[in-house]
Amino acid sequence: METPGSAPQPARPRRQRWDAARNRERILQVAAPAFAQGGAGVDMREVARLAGVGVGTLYRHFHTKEDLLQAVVQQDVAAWTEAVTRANATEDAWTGLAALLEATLTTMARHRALLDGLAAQPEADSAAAFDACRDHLERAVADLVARAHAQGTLRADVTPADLVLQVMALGRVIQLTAPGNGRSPADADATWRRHLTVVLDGLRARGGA
Amino acid sequence: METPGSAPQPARPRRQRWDAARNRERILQVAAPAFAQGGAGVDMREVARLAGVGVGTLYRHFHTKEDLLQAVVQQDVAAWTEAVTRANATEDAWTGLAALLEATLTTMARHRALLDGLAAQPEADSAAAFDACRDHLERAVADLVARAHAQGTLRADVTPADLVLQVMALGRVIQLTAPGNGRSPADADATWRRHLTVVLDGLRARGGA
Amino acid sequence: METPGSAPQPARPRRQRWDAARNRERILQVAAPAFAQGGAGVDMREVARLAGVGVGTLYRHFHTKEDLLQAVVQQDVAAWTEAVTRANATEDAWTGLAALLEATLTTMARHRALLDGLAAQPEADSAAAFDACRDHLERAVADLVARAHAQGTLRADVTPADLVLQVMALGRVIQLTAPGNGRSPADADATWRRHLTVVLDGLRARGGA
Amino acid sequence: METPGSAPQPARPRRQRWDAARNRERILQVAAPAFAQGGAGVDMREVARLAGVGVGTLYRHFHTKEDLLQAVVQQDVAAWTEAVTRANATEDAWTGLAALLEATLTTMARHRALLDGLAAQPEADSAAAFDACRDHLERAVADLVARAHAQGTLRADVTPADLVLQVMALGRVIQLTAPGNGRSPADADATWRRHLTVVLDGLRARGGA
DNA sequence: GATGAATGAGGATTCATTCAT
DNA sequence: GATGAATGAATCCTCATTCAT
Repeated sequence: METPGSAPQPARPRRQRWDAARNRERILQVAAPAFAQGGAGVDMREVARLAGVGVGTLYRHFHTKEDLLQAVVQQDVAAWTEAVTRANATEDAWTGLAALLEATLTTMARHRALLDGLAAQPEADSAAAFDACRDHLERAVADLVARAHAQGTLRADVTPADLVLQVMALGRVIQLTAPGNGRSPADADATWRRHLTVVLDGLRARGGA
Repeated sequence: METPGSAPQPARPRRQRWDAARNRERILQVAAPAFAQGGAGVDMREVARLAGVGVGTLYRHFHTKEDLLQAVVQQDVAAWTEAVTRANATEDAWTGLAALLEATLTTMARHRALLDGLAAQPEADSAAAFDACRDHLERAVADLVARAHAQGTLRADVTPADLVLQVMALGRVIQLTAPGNGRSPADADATWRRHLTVVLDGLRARGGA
Repeated sequence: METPGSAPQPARPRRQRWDAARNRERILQVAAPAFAQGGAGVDMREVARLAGVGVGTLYRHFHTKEDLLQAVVQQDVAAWTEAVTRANATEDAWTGLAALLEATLTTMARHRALLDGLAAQPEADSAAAFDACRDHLERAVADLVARAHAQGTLRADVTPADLVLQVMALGRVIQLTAPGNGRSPADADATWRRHLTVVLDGLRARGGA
Repeated sequence: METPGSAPQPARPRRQRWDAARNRERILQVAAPAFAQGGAGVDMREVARLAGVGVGTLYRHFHTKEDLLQAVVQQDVAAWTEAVTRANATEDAWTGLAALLEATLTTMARHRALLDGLAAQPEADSAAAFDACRDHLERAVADLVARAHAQGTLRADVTPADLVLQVMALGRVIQLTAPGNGRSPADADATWRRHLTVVLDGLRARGGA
């Protein structure tokens, strides 16, 4: 029904089978900002509409809303984990750590602070799964923290869990200063970076102290 | 608002007034932790039940759920404002500021991080009202920040808005480490205090800088 | 807003509180024939509409569809239980038994064979509750059956459970011959009574056998 | 059903035909018990899965769910019709009739009482088609009933329609006592046979009456 | 003023059916 | 012809809000 021509066609006619995987991507891509903006209360119909698919398709890919939320979180966790790996490869643990935080927050800012959005309801059904993510992250930064402690660059009383919490706290700053609330993107960016500087300064081991 | 008349009233109207005020208090008292725990999704019926009143009474005092949420926020804002007043009376702005943050967070920890819970949906209908609160708070700390800057104890690039944001960010830490998630109250307390120390250290003007 | 006149008013204005109980009745009354006719698949909205209430009210009285179905069954079970009591008071067990079956089926015919409708899905979630009903009924007729056996009027191999099954089987006849399928009410009535006669004849202990 | 031709065919078209027929059989075979167990509410996807085909294939063979239901009913009607033919060949109409009922119920017990399951919703869209089946069956037993009446072995007031109803009523007994509900297969079998005996006894013309 | 029953729009989820591959 | 992904109407249930008592 379609002669494989050499010219790049308008893409429409050859839809469907290969699109299945594409749809999953599309859904995740729209779901992340949607949940970040509207919270977990966003209508599944709206998510489907944003992704340009029917609700049925949405539910084929994610059995429940909870599943979709989980998947979106996983996405950000993956990003963070990757960043941690990069950080671990850095000689100076403190430099790695600072870069890690910066990279993570940049991602969150771009992704509309998803992790943040989810963490907002620690009592939800997803609590267990979410805790698992947190544990995973904590283990991932444990080495980095240990090295920084050994190198004497990180406050002695800071734990891996603290770092994860700090990221989430800064995520909140990103969320609250999101451009669109009357703030320019540049302002928003400058604000969370300023906060990050403050926090990093606080995290740094004091010479004399 | 009512001059105690000299005539011996039938006692009825007075009593009603008193009950009504009582109910309003009760509702606010139970609503704060309820929203903090369950998010804005808590059922109004549940709030009414917790307060020991009927839904009708709840709605007599707060016309919409939004109104109730606002009132609950106002409560915390009031607490914060009061703390700001005390801080302003302090000679050394930095000391006042540190005490202010500590007091505010203690209140939030006790109130289950209500402000925090609400800030989670900056896109909600309450956005305007919420922004108003923020503005109010920012103005309230403006003097304190100015004095600290003048006294050279606070980082030059920190704005009043930043302080409010920091409080909210730390509120998130409180929320995420809430006792009950498998953490002891003492742990929870220690955690946010540690974070506060870090942040205060970061906020402090560096000698050389 | 309403002067308590002496004349019987059109009933409309003084609705509500006392109506609460009334509504439950109304719902049960319309639900029975609705389920009998349309099976368990009937839309709850339709039931509500038939009862002249909103869905909310329906759900206030019956937490789930399952609950409503149960309640409807209980209704018929109650009718049957009452009939059993009357039958137990009869001197001649056989006469009582015959009257019991006749009375029960008359009720079922009037109620549009509800019990029948429900029994159609023995695998449904309500299985446990339904089995409980059946057990209850079986115990209820046990005495009657024992007496009939002792008086030599009932086939020796017939058990209480058999009687319950027979009623359900005849309920199916009632259902299949329901007036409206092109049959007159008189026809429908005559048909199940004919079947009852046949069955009673079959249940009667044969002189020689 | 297919004479092996002498010419060396391309094998393709033939094969397809065979597969198609095979699929139709498979679908009917799994659909019958599926509907009997789960009622008409069974998911088409589930039927397809049980048959080991895709939904598309299912829909190629049966345009709508209704069609599939009809086809399943036809299957049982065919079985019954065949049994009627055998019964008609019997000299003594009563013997034939008794054998007919027994054979029919045995089939139903084996097929998980499909007819029964379907008859449960006489108001469904399939009403017309179902009535047609019933008419067909009634005509089929009409001769047998007439002969039995003439031979004085069947109650005078029993009609062909009554026999069909009795079969369905007994089908209900089979369904309600289905093994698996905590009953052994032997028990289930014994129960419906006991009921059949009772009914046959009731159907038999009384000598004196 | 207080109460809680009633309301119904709205949201999550299922499932018959279509259609590109 | 077979497949199974996509679709969206339909269904159960929740919950903010109103209003008769």
